[in-house]
Amino acid sequence: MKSQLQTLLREALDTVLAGAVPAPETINLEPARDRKHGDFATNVALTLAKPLGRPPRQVAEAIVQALPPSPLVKRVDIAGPGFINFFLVEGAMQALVTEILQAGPAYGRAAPGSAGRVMVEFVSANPTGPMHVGHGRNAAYGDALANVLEASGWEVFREYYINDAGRQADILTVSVWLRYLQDGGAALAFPESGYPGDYIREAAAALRLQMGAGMQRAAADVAHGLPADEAAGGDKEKHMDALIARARALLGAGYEAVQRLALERQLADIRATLDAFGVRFDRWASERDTVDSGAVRRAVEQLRIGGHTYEQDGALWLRTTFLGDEKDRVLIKADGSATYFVNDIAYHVDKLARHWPNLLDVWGADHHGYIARMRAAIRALTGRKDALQVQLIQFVTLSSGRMGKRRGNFVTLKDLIGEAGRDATRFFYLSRSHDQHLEFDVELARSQSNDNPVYYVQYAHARIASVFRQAAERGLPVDLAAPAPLERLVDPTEQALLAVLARYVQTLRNAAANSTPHLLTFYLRELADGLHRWYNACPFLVDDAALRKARLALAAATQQVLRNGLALAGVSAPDKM
RNA sequence: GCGCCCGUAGCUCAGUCGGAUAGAGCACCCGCCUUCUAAGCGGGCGGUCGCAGGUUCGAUUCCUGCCGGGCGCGCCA
Repeated sequence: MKSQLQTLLREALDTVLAGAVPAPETINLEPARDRKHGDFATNVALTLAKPLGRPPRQVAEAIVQALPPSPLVKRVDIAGPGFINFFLVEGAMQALVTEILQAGPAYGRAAPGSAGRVMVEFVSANPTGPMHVGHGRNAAYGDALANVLEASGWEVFREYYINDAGRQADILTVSVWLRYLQDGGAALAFPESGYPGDYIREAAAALRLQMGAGMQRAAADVAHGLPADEAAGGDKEKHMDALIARARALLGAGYEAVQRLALERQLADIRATLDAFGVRFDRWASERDTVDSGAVRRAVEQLRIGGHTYEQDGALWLRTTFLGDEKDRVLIKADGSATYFVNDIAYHVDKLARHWPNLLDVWGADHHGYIARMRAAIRALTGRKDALQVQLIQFVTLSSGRMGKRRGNFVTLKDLIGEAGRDATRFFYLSRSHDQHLEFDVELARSQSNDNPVYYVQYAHARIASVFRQAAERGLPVDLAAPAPLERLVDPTEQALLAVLARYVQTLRNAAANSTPHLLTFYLRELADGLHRWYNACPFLVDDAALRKARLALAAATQQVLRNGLALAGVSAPDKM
């Protein structure tokens, strides 16, 4: 329907422009927001006014004059500064209902893989502690974005990068071990830069359960000769580094065992949380594996051979400034160990090597300084400038409602899901643009009341289901496959609902193209709004069998789009509430 | 200091490539259940789109400066 109008416009433009000015690549044609503006509207005359050097309304008139006649179009108006409004013949919009019902769950989905291949890496929270509300936003956003991309024709691979190598994993290991030693009676102070939190104590208990006293060492052996911690006037990071080295020396092969237990435990917690959140990955990639596979070594070699590196102060540097970074970055530290950065380079190159030419990473906003150097590294290795796209997720704060204070602020994602439920939590995370700070109103999310916006949408779906249950109870025939007299759908609320339905696909494509899945939740709210208004204005199960049939068809189509949209957002579509 | 993000109704936020009278939810006020779920609907109240310039037929949108907030600026990850 839309493409037919666009074809008409193209022909008209050919006549009007007559080669004097190149025709625009795309003709912006959208379902009109206001019924007074017809069914579809275009601003093409406004955009052409300048190149043609003529007033927009004059251009619009010329275009309308040149429009070939069509059985679809009832009337064409010029309005405002030069908008061209199309009024379609009765029944034209109603055809949408048939289209939706025939496609079912596939409605709105582009041909799989037709848009390309993209790997979406998201969450990737360090396995050094429980996931917090910020990770939750990343998870909800990344998953919905992946869904929306998939529905828009992208072949999508979802990956989680586990930072199981490096200093943070060592700090986790030492933290757990220290608690274990304390539990075993060793009089040792817990390091300032160790990880606080009960989960460390729990991990220590698990360590004892699994390994008994095998990892116990004398307090004096552990502490002797270490540089002072911050509390004792020293540098807490130096203290920690020395503690890590001491742990390795005293535990030998046991160090790896402790670390493995600690990491696996945290990772299991993360997996369980994401599972409860309904977020799944195609692959969990390990930083450790990337290092062990030699990929890091190869990446460094390649960068060196390519002449992108230099040595200074005993470290190996990458010339990222050449490619837009503000300063060069270290690949190999003076002590010979690799930076997180170099491991990440190898990982990203590996993703490209696995034939995912487009990489989309979802990071916390605090990592924005990291984008330029990562892009620079990828370009140095592959020559590709735009292989990596990064979406930054702004911070989440919890509202300071009564609940939060009384319960002492649940900060973990697991607690949040437990309090508010998966649907409300997901919906809330997607109710703001990702580049906007999010104030999470926990009180509202957990309230089982009509104030909670997620229920507004779910209720629309459940209401329709209820109508069909009623129809069955009353023994009314429901045959959605048979053609319905859709031209009977002439009530203003029905016309309005049809107009909202007509915007679904475009909304989906916009969400995918701009990485803005929140457009979907806003759309769903509007769709639910359209349904509720109609529901209040018109009874569906009327005696007039033909009208009833048409209304049930529209109801079913609306329900289908609600269901499809909610599924993409990761929110359930209940039949009963 | 430099870089990135943000500033829209009392509160929380949408606003697509510059386009029609700047929208929604909450809060507040007034109405609607003998009929398919009132977790709903209708009406009302509420705006110098941070400020000042510039570009344009047209600016919440683009550019510059200023004010205010967040984040980053490690041989941490």
